[in-house]
Amino acid sequence: MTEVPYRFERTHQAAEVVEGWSPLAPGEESGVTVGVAGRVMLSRPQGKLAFAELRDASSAIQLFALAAVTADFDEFVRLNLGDWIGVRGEVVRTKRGELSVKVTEWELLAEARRNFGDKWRGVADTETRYRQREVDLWANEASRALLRLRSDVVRRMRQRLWDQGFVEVETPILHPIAGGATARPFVTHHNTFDTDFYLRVAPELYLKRLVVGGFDKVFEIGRSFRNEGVSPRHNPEFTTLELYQAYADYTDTMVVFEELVAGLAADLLGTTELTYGGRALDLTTPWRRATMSELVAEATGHSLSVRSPRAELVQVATEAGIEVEDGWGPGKILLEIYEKTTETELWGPVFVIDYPAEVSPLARRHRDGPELVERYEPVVAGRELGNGFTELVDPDDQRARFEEQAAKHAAGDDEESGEIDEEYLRALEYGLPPTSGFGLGIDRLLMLLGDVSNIREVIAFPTLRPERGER
RNA sequence: GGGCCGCUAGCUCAUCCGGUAGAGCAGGGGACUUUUAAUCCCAAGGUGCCGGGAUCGAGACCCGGGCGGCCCA
Repeated sequence: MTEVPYRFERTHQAAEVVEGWSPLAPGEESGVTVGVAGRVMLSRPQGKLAFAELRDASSAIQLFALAAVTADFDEFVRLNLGDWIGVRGEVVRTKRGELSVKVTEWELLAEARRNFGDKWRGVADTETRYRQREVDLWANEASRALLRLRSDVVRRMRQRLWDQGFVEVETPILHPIAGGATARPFVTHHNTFDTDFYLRVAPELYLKRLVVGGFDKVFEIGRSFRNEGVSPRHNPEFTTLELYQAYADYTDTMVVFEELVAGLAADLLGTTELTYGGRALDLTTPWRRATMSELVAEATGHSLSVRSPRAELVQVATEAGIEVEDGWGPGKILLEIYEKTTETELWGPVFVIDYPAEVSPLARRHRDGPELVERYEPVVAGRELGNGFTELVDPDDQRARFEEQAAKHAAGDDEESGEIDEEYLRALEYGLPPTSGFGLGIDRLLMLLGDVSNIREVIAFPTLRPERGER
């Protein structure tokens, strides 16, 4: 085994050298010695001198080695692409004008026993890129940029919310009942309690219990898990922001939502006028608000609502290619029509508002009528970016909604929870003040800001079917 | 779950109508005192994703399977 050092005294990142000595003229020597470290990405040995490109997390810098001044010159020339080295030397600019570190001493920090792909074309195979992200990141700048963008988005999101007086909290991921969203959960087992837990499908219910507990502006950024199919827009584990604000209704949190998203775009891209997939996307606030019924009418020409005759709803649904099931009420049918005919065509941004109560068990009934709820989904580029509502605060109505879900579960709908969350109902009985909240899909947001069409691009290690053995 | 596409050297890709696989880069050896994907010379490198079938002969055709991508559900 090659013996490598335990540490290296780095004095500068590559970017600091590039910025710090930009005025240096061709052929000029700075007289300053620096220590830099990173991976050797290119090598151009040329007899008694050699050039190499050293890349670190910040940037890249050329190394210039001379047999006359560089220690262990013969070994330096034999370095392989991908090897990590630490270098000490003077900052100079070569005759041909390339800013360089003229290597006097260097150490091998880690040997690359596998190579990092074609030095010009990188790694193109998508499977390799997702399975071996460590290789992809060295080979492809675009992949590095997306993960940096992710870090920046989350950092600035937190800062904006802290600045608005929201308290960041963490709630359980192991749930005795999978609540807060309609989705199939992952199941796991606790040995000493000898009981099953579900990985959370949403943090919603615990966050609202914190509002009951007196935290009137809270948010959580974290992972949720849904045991469902994967697609370019769905990863089984995904990251959301969920936020709740007391004394507010859905009109208030829509403003919080759009200002947050537009603000992040302005912070990180310098503009709210984006291009996504080659098409203009203007996130400038305020975003349009339109009811589901209005939008379905625009898309299909059919004026429908949850009060439309069932026969009419069924007819339109059938024409759209939807197989209507017996258990579906008018709200479910309308939602299916909306999702099939309207949502994917919406470029937005638009807040789709006023959903059927039937498909929204945690939202408060609309002040204009009980068959609707005060709920919104912000839709951008044909996809939901989140989901928010005026929260249901009445424990009796909440119990009735849970019982409806349980009835559907008993009738065979395994996406619905079959259990009544008594803990949550008990919390509501202590009194949840008027509250509104939303969830925002951070992976989806990253897709928009990063202009990529596959969610896996914005996740460091997306979920893949496990490999069998070493390749 | 269905349809289509892909899987060939470490990486990126070729291989025509079925005749036993080739290039660039990387890796190895050599030359070279200002390169910019350096250049030049030499040698080496293959479970053609896996399994089966038809054929004198398959990387290629047929069937089954695996993994991935896109579209649909």
